[in-house]
Amino acid sequence: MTERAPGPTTPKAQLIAEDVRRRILDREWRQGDRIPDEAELAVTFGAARATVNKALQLLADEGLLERRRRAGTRVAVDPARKATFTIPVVREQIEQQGMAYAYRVFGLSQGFAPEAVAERTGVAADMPLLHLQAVHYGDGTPFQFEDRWLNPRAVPGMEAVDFRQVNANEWLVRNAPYLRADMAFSAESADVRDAQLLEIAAGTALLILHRTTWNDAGLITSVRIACRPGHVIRATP
Amino acid sequence: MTERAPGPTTPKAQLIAEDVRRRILDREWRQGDRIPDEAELAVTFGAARATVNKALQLLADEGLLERRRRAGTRVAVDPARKATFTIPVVREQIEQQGMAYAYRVFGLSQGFAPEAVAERTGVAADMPLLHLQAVHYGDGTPFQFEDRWLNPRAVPGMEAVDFRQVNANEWLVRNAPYLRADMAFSAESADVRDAQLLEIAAGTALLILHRTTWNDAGLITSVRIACRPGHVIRATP
DNA sequence: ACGATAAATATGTTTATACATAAAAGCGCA
DNA sequence: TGCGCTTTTATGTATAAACATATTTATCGT
Repeated sequence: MTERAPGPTTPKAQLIAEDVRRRILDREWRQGDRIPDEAELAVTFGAARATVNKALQLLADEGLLERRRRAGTRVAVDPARKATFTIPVVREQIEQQGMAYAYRVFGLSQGFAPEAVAERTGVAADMPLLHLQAVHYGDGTPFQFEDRWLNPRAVPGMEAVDFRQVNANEWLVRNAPYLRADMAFSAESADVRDAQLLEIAAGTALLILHRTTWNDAGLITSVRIACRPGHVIRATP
Repeated sequence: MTERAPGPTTPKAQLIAEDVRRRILDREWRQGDRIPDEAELAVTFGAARATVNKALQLLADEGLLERRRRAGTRVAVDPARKATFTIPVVREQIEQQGMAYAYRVFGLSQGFAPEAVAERTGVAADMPLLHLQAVHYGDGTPFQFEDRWLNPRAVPGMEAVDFRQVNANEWLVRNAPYLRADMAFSAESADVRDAQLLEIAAGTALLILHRTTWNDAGLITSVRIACRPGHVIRATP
């Protein structure tokens, strides 16, 4: 390996991946080019084919390489630019910034999902759901307003939980593993209720996050989160 | 989640991963529980330890399991909820919806980055950059307004490109592999310029995407993308 | 009890080998 | 030329074996 190791104990497969990445950045291998096959690279790097395979799979998962059986491995022409971000537990996010966390429920009722929610979640219109509206505060300032629909039948024990006392976000994270999830970002102008609960002027631009999760029993929860003005969500590739 | 249907040609490692996932969803193994070690699971599933290892690594990458040497594998108490999305090439995104794509440059000049951009990108204040403002249209309607700063020295050949003719987004995707990237979402009210170029009322809530890429030569480009009102960005876990 | 040290152990990684499989390349025949 | 078949080949996957490494657990000396 002709390579500066980030650490003395970096796995070989990662070193190989870094070397390949460098060659692509240096334009030794250019977009669309076919790179040497695994057997050749194994000789080049003094490694087993399995190790090279692991390294190349890594880069393919990142979108930097495209691999096809028999056809070989190519540098992606149009690298699918993937970014991942982790959905934080709100309380941790707030406390991490050194602020005091608080949570207040503004509404908790049983009812049926409005059409928009029913469509998004796929629940029947006559399925009784829990409707929860709550605000998360950092140092007394509104941080997020969440408008959530919950399906008490999806998770055993949920019916017994009092979401006035217990933070829904955290209870779900701990107790409701999901099979499928959906997430979307958008922007909306604050309506009257948003404005009131976030203590801002109506019409302010808000970052809106919609998140829905399902398990084998169907819908678990669907939530609309309105972030306080100026909030930024970061992602890393 | 790269889920394939369980079938005859599904790799064994994925079948094992699915089985483990199912056991977690069925609460056979609950949040925080330690699950059997690789050797045991190998016997259970009739596979080699390496295969079980691959399956468990997959689930750990997803955030469903937590693994530590010697300490064993546990079901994550607080599964880091990761979501990934791919940054699309705008033209493809528009054409995929069956709309006619158009691109128009509203400004192209040389200059120095304003403070906000310099701070975000880490370029020196006296580094000459290219400033490009352009709008992407779908069927004649503004789709995105991009306000972009480019570093002509980062990529050989960039100086010769006429970004009045060539779509910057696409040229970069094809010619400028990056080493590091940063991305952020936020919401802003449309200012006068946004409003004019997107042909909307000032003050409308806009979804804003900031994206910066670097390679070993430093900054490649930093762009602020203002999406047309109502635009939704979807992510999948 | 306590702290240092040694043993045990679960995961992490690499290797060699084998076979599976998709797709390109070659070939024969109309 | 074009179609269908066979061969070749690069990647995909699984396996057993071995060693590395981080921790926990056990042990011993004080």
